[in-house]
Amino acid sequence: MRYSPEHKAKNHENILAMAARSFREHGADINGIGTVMKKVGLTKGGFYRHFESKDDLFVEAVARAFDEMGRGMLEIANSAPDGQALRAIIERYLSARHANSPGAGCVIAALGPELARKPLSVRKRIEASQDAYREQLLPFVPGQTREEKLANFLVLFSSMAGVLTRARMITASHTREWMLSEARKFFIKSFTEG
Amino acid sequence: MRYSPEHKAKNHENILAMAARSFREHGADINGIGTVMKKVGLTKGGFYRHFESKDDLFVEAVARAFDEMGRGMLEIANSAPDGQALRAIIERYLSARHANSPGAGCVIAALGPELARKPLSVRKRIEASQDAYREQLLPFVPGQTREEKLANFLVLFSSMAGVLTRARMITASHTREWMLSEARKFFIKSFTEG
DNA sequence: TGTACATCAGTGAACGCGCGTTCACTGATGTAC
DNA sequence: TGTACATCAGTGAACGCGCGTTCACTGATGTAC
Repeated sequence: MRYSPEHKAKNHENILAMAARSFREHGADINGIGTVMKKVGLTKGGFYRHFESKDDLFVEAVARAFDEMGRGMLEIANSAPDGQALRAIIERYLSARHANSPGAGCVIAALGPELARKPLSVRKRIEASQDAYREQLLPFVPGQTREEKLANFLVLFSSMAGVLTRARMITASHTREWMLSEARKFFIKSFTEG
Repeated sequence: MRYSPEHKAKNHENILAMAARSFREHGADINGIGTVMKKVGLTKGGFYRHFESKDDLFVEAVARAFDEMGRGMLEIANSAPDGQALRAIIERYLSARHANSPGAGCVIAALGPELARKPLSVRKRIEASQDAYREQLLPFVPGQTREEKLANFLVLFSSMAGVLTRARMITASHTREWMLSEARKFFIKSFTEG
């Protein structure tokens, strides 16, 4: 049966949103197209009316995930008291909530090494969405010049991604939360009281 | 043909060493048993005389990789001038050499999110080898009490893992090296001059 | 306004492929007598 | 010491399975006249 253009656009959105979540939850290699399509309520044969290939979906889903993350972080920064934006970002990023919901969280913490292994062409496409993400958050990062801000952004956010990933590996939840709170203290001290 | 016990032990070692490298280079899901066995010079049918399953190999390979890393880092720390051990460790960890050879490098930076997704039973087995790794390096980490040292170890090493992973995603090599050098400065300042 | 045709999102079966795992077999070495 | 047998690391073919992808088909809607 033929469907309206709005119907198609909605399904396209649903597939993308579900893929963005599933990839972060299960990894690019484990998570299959069939699973995503089924969760959206479609059969896997219809996938290719929306995307060229699984790789294509992956790149778009990663871009979408960065976009979601950027929006979320920006909201937190904007609703923080004056001068407390970065502190609020750090606290949210290194929260138990974020550690316990990889599907809705940071792409680097959920898929970093997998992204690093992708061929150059894929990594270049992904870099574009990372740049957009970075530009949204750069105003809240300390630094006199743009280069200083860039360096601080890269070090802070990739370090926090490492901490979050490592925290997710810990089996005892009290140890995980202890580690997160120690890391929050460290990054707040290093990047907001300098 | 029957082989001597030494012959078997040597092949076992070869499989483990090759797996430890291949998993870090390509990820647990992509890298297959057949590929590892072929690289070692055997056929894949013989694999099950050495390991119970692929998961079993994975856990042992991860343990071995942590062991290799621990040995390497310890060597660097011990051959550094007095009081410069941690600085030397940071410089090596965040070196271009390490960034460019994931197969011989840090397990967390290469496989972190994948490890975080493994079932509890697997993560517990892996935690044991991580603990051994940590104990080797703990003497070089600042802190008055053991708890302080533990917190500093977790924050420092997981942060560096995040930086390394992020650096590996960068397509332009000069940007990658710039990021690494900024991170080296930051961690040396934060953990060796305080 | 009514009718004939084209479109195309979605279905469901099929495809080739590589994977982890199994298994009957081989044959040089170790062991028992 | 010599002989018969047991062992078991490694081979190579086969297995079932799930994956990404393809394809003939469906049928409600959009378009042309």
